[in-house]
Amino acid sequence: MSATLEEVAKAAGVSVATASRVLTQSAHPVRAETRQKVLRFAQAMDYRPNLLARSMRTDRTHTIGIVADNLLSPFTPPIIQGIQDFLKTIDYLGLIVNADWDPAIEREAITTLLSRAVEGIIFVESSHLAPTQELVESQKPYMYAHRLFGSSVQNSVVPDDYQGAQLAVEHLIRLGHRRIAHIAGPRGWHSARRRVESYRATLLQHGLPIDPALIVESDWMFEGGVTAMQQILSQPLLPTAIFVGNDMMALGAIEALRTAGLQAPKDMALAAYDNREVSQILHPKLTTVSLPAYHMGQKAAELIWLKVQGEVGDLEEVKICGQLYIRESCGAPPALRTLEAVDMGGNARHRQAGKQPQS
Amino acid sequence: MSATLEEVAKAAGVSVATASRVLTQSAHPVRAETRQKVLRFAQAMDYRPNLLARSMRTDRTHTIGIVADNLLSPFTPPIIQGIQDFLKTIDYLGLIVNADWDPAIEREAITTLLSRAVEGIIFVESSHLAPTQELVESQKPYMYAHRLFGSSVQNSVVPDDYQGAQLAVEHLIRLGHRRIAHIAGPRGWHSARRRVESYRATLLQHGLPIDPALIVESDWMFEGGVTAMQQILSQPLLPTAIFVGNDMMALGAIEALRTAGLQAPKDMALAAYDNREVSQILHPKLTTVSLPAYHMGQKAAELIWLKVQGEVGDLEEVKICGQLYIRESCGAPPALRTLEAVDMGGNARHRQAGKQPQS
DNA sequence: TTTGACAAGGAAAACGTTTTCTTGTATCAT
DNA sequence: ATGATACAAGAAAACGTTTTCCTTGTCAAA
Repeated sequence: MSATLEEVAKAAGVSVATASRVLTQSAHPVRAETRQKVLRFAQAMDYRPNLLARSMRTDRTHTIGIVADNLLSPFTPPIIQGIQDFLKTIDYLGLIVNADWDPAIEREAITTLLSRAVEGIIFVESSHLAPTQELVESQKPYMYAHRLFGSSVQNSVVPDDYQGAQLAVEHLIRLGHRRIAHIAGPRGWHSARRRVESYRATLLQHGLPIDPALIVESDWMFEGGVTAMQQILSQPLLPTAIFVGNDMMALGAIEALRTAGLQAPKDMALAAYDNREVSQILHPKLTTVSLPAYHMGQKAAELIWLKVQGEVGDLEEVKICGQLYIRESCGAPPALRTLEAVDMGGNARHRQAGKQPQS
Repeated sequence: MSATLEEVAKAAGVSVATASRVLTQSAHPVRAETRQKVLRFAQAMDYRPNLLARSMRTDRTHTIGIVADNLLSPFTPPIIQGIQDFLKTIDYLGLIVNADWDPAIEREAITTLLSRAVEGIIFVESSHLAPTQELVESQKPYMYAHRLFGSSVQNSVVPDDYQGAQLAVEHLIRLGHRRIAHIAGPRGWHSARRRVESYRATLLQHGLPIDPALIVESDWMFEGGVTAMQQILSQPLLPTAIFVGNDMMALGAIEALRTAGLQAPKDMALAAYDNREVSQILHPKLTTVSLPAYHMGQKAAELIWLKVQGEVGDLEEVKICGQLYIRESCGAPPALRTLEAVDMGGNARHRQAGKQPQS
């Protein structure tokens, strides 16, 4: 629709070659006078380069492919947003295609992106373990943002689950807790394993014992959190705090506490992981370590940009640590509380609290 | 990387013209024999058409632009997912660019998309009121998916707030409630106004009186829901049910009930709107009308597809109605409950319930 | 003077398709 | 036999750039 380069060149009385040179700021010398002339006409005629034509000639599309299983997963949108925001700074666009958790569709997605001549591909929360043959043959760079399964892998950006969990557990310890439980995610998940490891290590590091009865594995879900907490509440000696592997299970845990007549943080301090939106809304607002989805996206984009420019080859796994957001779900243990509090509640009452229904 | 059309043609011993014709399934006649030959070589040589070259020639990019303010908004991802899923069925891709709630950036986004030669643009939850001059000059079709402000507008797909609210309110009436409150969204929002209107009309339609003291305007947020509910609880004669304008405020309302020593649905039935993910998780699970984000996206994509094909011009506003998801937050009013229940609780106790702290 | 280097710009190739135009050949009704 | 028609395929233009390769002119160094 807008003027073509040839038209601009003709109007300015120069060849398309020179017109192109000034408009692309080529290194080829052009007299200042002619440059001005071209610029003037280009502006006046509202010239916009035809990106398709340019791409065909230069073999650069200024486009990065993004394959994501589904935009409905909770962390996928923020990761993609991070990617997009970085790409914008370098005048690139992301082209998103879904894989729907299906390896066959994912292969197809790669084909689609490659045929659109993307300059690289970022896999968001992909569950596959290796790039397809087609992708490696294409020689194009790729990155994984938030790889979920498998162990450490090249070219991926992942959360620093180890350090994140440590943040949470140390916060509980700092508050004075000595008996701290843990509800873990499914052991098939990389993140779940790292968080448990970190929980154990941090306890040990502070000279605290590890009670296997206080570690229960669950499924990341609300209901799973409920039953896990019920299991913990059946212990003869209750913990005073708990580190829950994610926010959803933490919400379930709180629910279980409530139906058992207990409250967080009064009766049990609770720290979680993920910093989902709900954790900032419901009462008690969750003290939780963020899963830095947005930053992971940004980082993945930044790294693939380096690769696209050929400034770097395969990369080791990059870990990004979240922050601890301290909100309402943690408090000091009862013993310490009585020392600092003016009034004293009947805290001892809960030490053996069974499943008594809410009054 | 993969073979070019010329190479395939040469290998098959035909001209590029015929090769192109068989590969694009052109209407131009080709002998079955030569067709087979070309097909064989194309497959053997792993031919993939260069989409850029094709687009340049045909002026069709098989790409629809999507401008969305931010992927972090709750409904944007499902809308986009709906768009993408439809586009996939017609072998199109969506190119997403963010506008960050800034009209200037949105204009820029349109420019970007147009220079990428998208065949149409879908605005997702855009807050602007009219397409830019550049867009109308481009003659390209556009659609709005979930337009938030302003009144009815051409070429937009919006939720059917009126009918949706009716679904919720009639559900409450059907359960036997006669005194039903409403917490509304900010009156600046189209949806908020439509839901209130519908609430009123539905009440009237069933011969129920409208008590202005039972309608309180809030801000869509959790905290707003808390204070709105507190205001309602200060009424001398409490309602037995409430229709809350969205899930977030409903959660707040439940919280307010709880701190007042009341429970939903036992003491007050509660129906909401949006069907956000949390509404299916927390207890009581919300009975709520869905905001059909995904379907709206699908519909918008379907309509722009019609426009791209030139089969249709400007369209009147299209409304999509959500469903009522009946879960746990509604029950019959106390009066009716005593009739059907075997045991009778002290329901009368709550009729004048003030703000007594939880025992 | 000659030579060479360099500035400035134009002509044309190239990117990989699709499509128009043209040509040749077989088929068919006259 | 002859013109008309349809079929099959090739040559080449076109899409809008960028970039290579040339050409010309100018100026400084030899």
